[in-house]
Amino acid sequence: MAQRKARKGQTGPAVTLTDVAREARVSRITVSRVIRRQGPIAAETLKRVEAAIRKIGYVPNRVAGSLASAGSDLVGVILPSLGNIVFPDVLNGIHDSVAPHGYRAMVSVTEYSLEAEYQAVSALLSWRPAAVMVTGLEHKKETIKLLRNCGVPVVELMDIAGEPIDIAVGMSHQRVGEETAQRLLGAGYRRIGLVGHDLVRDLRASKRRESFLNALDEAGHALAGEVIVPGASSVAAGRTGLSQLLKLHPKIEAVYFLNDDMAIGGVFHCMNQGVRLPDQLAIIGFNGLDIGQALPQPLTTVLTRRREIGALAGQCVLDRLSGREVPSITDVGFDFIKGATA
Amino acid sequence: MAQRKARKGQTGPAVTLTDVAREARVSRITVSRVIRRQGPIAAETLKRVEAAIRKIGYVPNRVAGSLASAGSDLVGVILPSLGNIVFPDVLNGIHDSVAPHGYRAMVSVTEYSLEAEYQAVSALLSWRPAAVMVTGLEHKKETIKLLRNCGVPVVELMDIAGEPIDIAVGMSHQRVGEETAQRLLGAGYRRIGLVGHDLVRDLRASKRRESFLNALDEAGHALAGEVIVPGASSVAAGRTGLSQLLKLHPKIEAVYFLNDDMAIGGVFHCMNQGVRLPDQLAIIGFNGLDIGQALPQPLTTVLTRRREIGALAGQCVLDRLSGREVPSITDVGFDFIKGATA
DNA sequence: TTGAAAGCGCTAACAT
DNA sequence: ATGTTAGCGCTTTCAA
Repeated sequence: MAQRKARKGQTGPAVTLTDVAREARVSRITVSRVIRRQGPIAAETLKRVEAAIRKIGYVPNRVAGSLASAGSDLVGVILPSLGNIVFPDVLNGIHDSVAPHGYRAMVSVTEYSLEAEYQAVSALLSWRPAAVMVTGLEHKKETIKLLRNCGVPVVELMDIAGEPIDIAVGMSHQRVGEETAQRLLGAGYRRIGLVGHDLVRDLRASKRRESFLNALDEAGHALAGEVIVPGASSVAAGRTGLSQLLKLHPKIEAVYFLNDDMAIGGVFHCMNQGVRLPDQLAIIGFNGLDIGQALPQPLTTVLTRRREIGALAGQCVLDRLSGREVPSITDVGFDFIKGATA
Repeated sequence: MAQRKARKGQTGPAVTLTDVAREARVSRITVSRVIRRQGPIAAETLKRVEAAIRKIGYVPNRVAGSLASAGSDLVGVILPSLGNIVFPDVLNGIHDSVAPHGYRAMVSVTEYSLEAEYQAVSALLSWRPAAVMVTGLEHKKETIKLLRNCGVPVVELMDIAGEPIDIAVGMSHQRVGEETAQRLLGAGYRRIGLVGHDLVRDLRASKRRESFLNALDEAGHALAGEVIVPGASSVAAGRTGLSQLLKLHPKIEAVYFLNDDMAIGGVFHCMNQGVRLPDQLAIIGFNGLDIGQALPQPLTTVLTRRREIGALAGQCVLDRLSGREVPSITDVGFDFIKGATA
């Protein structure tokens, strides 16, 4: 991991503050002040120092700076996946809110493994970030311990139904499941099926399913059929999922897809088989992806404010770092999109 | 940016190596060796140190470690956008290849601005990363200067048609445009249109367009019509783009969409308007997104190996850091997918 | 197998 | 407005 030497030895010993100071005929601390635009500097000195920096091509060393000042501009973000536009959307929101204030995101991906999450949190904390964001409220005991003791703001993203470690920004997946069931029942559908994916790993999808089933149950109805496709959710998975479901339970009237990727696949299956939506079959999804709304028949689904979750999470961190009070739970809510498929 | 103090002052002064050393009754350097699993350690000592670490909840400080060893495990990755699954795919490939070797990605997003790219590169280099990855071969002069002098491996992602700063991993967008034109002409289409987006910012899309037009030209044909939608590409943009194009030039036989997002929107437009694909109109896209292949009629398009670009970029970095030779250009190529829309 | 001494490059705190 | 001094927490010699 030694990396001082260059590709072809073009780079000599690293250029440091000291070199700039020598070149500009000032002390090192003066250069430091110029770089950080902090404290009073004479216009004349400023010019000399900046010229020196440019002349010798100095790039400040934040590793040293952070060590000296016991602070960094890093915001650690740990996401379950990047294979679905949902989390990039959140990341985008985070980036847009914190980057203007000089913070940068350091991203790790867990592929929905809580063990990988623990590893990522450890590694991240060793960089002494200014804040940490993780996804969801479920973590390993060890992870929670690390996060509780790390001394910086911790945001849990996406979900709010539980006890946050510090700050939670998201929505209640329980309520989504519940209300989705109520919508379908309210619209008169009775023979209702469900297509889902890897529930062991995607814990929030699992919460939606649970509360959906409970709500059906409480209304005196049982699920007419269910297909859980193995692995990650995808359009293709939704297509085959629905195909299987209809084969097993041909009389189903409506299907809840645990997310839009799969729901869109379901819509494609129907197009292909000439199943008319929503007359012959109703489809409802979750997320409100753009593409679902651009379908010939826009998808009926639940709009989640993903970018907003990221942006608010960033704002919470900024507020907390400025000493302001931050609510421990921020519910961004969700909205039903009355599309044309249910 | 001071962050030593905790939310409610629960955290005392940071736990350091020294604390572990005291607890385990060894010297600090011994603890350091245990943490890095480097150098010889007696089994007995190892056990004591690890127990001490766990007991007092020590989290190593890589900021200090990196400063002392002049090396970090950070790989800086600068991407134009996360709003499209293409770049998350690349990032995924990078992550999967470097993470097992202990490197972590530090991501910045530029929204296709070369000035933002310059800022991101500066900020990144100040963290003394082990390697840097940027997107494309076009950069500001200042950015190139920084990257040339930074002394660590630099990978330019996605494009290979040009002079790399150090290492380029990608494909020739020129050839994509050319061959796309040849395909359409070879299939007998003559009245050919194009739907594109923000060409000033997405320079690779612009290259595809240029070479597409050139190839038509060389074959003695002119573009029958073109719509450049403002802003970012999206499914919705492709839908309206095609709608406009057909209004202006109703007799068009085939349309080249500069990427799949827009092409899928085009397909949706046709579904909606009852335009039969590919008889009445042919559509060809670019990227080979999963969703395009899950459409009732799979999209005819060009498969790009995005994940592979990321994975190979990571491998190049690993190789270079181990002192192995690395080719300055790696062409991952591309493949036509013969779908059902052209 | 373990340790002591000497920094890495920067900034906080206190002069001047 | 600028400088001096003393570290930040770790790793790299070199020595035992």
